[in-house]
Amino acid sequence: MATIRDVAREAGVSIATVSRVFNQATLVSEATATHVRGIAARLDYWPNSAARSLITHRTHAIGVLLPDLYGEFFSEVIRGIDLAARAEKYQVLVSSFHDSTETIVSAIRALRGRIDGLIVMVPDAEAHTAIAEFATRFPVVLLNPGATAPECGALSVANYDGAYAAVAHLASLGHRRIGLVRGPVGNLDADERARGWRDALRAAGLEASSALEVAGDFSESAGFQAAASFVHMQPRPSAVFCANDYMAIGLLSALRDAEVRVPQDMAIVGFDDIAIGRYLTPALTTVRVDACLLGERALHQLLPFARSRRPADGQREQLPASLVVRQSCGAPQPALAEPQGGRARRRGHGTAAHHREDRLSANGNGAPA
Amino acid sequence: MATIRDVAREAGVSIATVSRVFNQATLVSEATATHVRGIAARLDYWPNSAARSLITHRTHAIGVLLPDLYGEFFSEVIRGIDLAARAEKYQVLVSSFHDSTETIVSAIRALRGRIDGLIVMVPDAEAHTAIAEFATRFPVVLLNPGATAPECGALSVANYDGAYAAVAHLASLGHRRIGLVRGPVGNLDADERARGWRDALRAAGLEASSALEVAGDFSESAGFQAAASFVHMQPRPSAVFCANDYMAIGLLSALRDAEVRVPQDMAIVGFDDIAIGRYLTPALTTVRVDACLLGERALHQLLPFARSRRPADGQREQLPASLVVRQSCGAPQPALAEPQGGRARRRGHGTAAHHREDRLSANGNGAPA
DNA sequence: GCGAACGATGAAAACGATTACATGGCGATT
DNA sequence: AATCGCCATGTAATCGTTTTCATCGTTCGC
Repeated sequence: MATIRDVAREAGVSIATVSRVFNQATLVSEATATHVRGIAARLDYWPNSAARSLITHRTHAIGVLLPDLYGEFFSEVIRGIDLAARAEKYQVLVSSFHDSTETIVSAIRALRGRIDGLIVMVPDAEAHTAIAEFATRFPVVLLNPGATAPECGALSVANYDGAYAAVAHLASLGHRRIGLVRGPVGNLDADERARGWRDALRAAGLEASSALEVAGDFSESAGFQAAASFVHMQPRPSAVFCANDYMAIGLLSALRDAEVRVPQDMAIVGFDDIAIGRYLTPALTTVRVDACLLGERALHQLLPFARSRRPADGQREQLPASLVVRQSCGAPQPALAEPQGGRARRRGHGTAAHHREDRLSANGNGAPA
Repeated sequence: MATIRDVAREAGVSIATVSRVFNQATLVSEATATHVRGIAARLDYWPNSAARSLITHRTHAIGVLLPDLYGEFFSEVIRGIDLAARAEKYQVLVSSFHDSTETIVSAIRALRGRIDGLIVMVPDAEAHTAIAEFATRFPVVLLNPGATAPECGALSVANYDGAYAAVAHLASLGHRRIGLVRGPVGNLDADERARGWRDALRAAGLEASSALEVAGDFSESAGFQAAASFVHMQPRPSAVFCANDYMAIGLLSALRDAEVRVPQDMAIVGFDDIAIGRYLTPALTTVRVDACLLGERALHQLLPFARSRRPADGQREQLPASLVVRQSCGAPQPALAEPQGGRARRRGHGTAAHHREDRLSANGNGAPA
C-alpha cells in the first residue's frame, strides 16, 4: 500500500504538498495539484484513515446503537441513516445491544474513539441514564427519547398523537369499547402509544380501564395470543388498537381462525405502516411513520455536532405520524384498487411515493423535510 | 481523554508496561498489572484505536456492503453478522450501494483501511468482476456468488435446490401448468431460482416455456401486477412459484381482489420464509432460508482471513433451503394451530425455534451449524 | 561465590498522516 | 529601486500506540 511519502517522492514534492492536495486543495497551485493527483492515482494511493484520525481526532464515522430485536422498522431507520451518511461521506458503524443497561455501556465503550457521534435508540428509561452521562461529553442523538434528555439531541415520532388519532378515528366510527395490545411496559414508544389510546378514549367519554389492555412485546405471536383475551372479554370490545403492525398481523390471523370477522365483528388498527399492511385482507388501517426519514433526520441533526466534536444541545424534533385508513377499521372507503400504484419503497428512493389512501395527519410539531 | 502516558505517569511505570497490560498481560507481573489496571479504570483510560491500528495495521472492524434495497431478508443477514461480530469483539461497518458497479468501487475505496475484511452481497455478475480484482489483495467473502469466484470465500443459499423442491412439490400435488414470478434478470439469486423452477418442471415432464414466466423485481407491487398476467393466461396456470415472499404477498392480494381462490383455483409458493408468512390467509407455503445464520456463517468464514490479513481462499459453503408446507399450496395438512408457538424471532435468539409445519429439506451440501 | 539464564521493565523507533511555522520568489506599492 | 506582502512550498513537531532491543536485578546450577 502506497503512503504519502511514496507519492511525494514520485511527484518530486514534499509530503505536506501531497497532504494539502487531498485536503484544502486551494493552497496548492493548480499545476502541481493535478500532477500529484495523477501520481496518486497511478500508485493507487489513498490516505490512511488511522493516521489521519490519530492527528485530527476525527474518524468520519458515526455509530448507530440499536436494540437487538430487528425488524422492518429498524431496518428502515438504518437505511435512512446510511443513505444520508453516504451523501455526507460518513461511515456508519452499527452495533446492537441485548437487554440490559450493562451491555449498552460496554457497546458504547467499544465504539468510543471510533466514531464522531452516536445515534442511539433507547429502549427504556433505565438505559437512558447511562447514556445521558456519556452524552455530556460526546455528541449523541436519541431516537425515542423519554421525557427528559437535555444533554442530547432527540428525534421522536409522534407516538402519542398517532395513537390518539387512531383511537379517535375508531370512536368516531361509533365504537364504544376499544381494546389495546400494548408494547413492553417501560418501552418509551409503547408507553406513549398507550397514553394516546387512553386519552383519546377519555376525550370521547369512553372507558379506558386496564381491563381493556392486553400485554404484548411487538411480536406477531404476541398479537396472535392477544386474540384469546379479547374474544373472551365481557363485553367484547368492538375494536382494538395494536401498538404496532406486527402485533396487528398476528391478531388478524388469530381472529380469522376464531371466525371473528374484521372489521364487522372487530375493527383493527395498527401502527408503523409496514410495507405489507396494504396487502393483507382486510388491508390494515394503521399509523404511518416514515422510519427512513427518521434515520435521515437523526443523522442530519447529529452531523454538526459530530463535525465540531462538541456535545449536542437539547435540540429536539418530532416526526409526524399520520393515520392511514384502509379496510381493517371498517371506515367507508373510496373504491380504489389501492396497491396498484403501491409505494415503490423496495426499489429505493427517487421514485415519488403516491398514496391513494385517506390520510389524516396527526403531526406533533411539524418536522422539516 | 486520558492517554497511555497519563496512566504510565500515574502508575509510576513506563508506557510499555501499560501497553503490555492491555495486550499480553503475561509479560507483566501480576502485582503491577492489577495496579495499572486500577489506575486505568480510575482515569477512564481506553486505548486509542486509531493509534493502535496505525501501528498494528488492524482495525478490528469488518465491512458489510449490501445493495440499497433493504427488507426483512437483508435486515436478518446484518443481524446475524452483528451478533457474531459482537461475540468476536469486532465492529461492523455497513455501507450500501446503489445500482451501478461504479458506486460499489467507490464504496470499497471509502472502506479501505478502515476494515480488516469485507462481506459483500453481489447483485449481479458485472459487479462481480470489480470485486474479484479487489479480493486478490484483501479478505472478501461473497454472499450469493456467481459461478466463479476463486479469490473470495463464498456463502450461498441453496437457491436452485429450494426452488426445485418447491416446484417439484407443486407437481406432486398434480399441477400441470406452474407459473413463475421471477426476480430481476441478472440477479444471481433470481436466476438460480428460475433455473430450479425450469429444471423441476422438465424433470416432471411439464412445459417450462417462457410464456409461463412473469417479470418481477422482488417487490410486493411486482407480485400484485403479475396477477393480471396469470389470470389472463391461456390456459391459466393452476399454480405459481414466486421468487420471493414479498412478491407472493402481492400476488395473493391481487388474486383475492380478482376472486381467484388460493389454493383451490391457484396454488402459491414463495421463497425466504419471512416472519409474517405464517400469519397470512392462506398461510404461505415457502422455502425457508435462515438469513441470520447466513450472516453469522459469513462472518465466521471471513474472520480467520481478516485476522491474518491475507486474501481468502476459494472456500465455499452452501446453506440449505427447506420447503415449508403451509396452506397456500393446497397440500393436505396436519391440523395444527400453527402460529400458537410461533417462531420467537423478534425477541432475538436464545429461545429455541420450534416449527410444527412439515419441512422437506432441500439442502445443497449440508452446512455445519 | 560466579557466570548464565531468566523475568520484569524501560528507552526509543516506528506507523502515516496534518499543520504551524519558516522560507523563498515575485508582483505591486511607494 | 527598495520594501512589503502574498503565494506556493518545505521542514519538522505531533498524534497515541506497539514492539524490538537493551538493561538490571535475581536466582540457579555447579
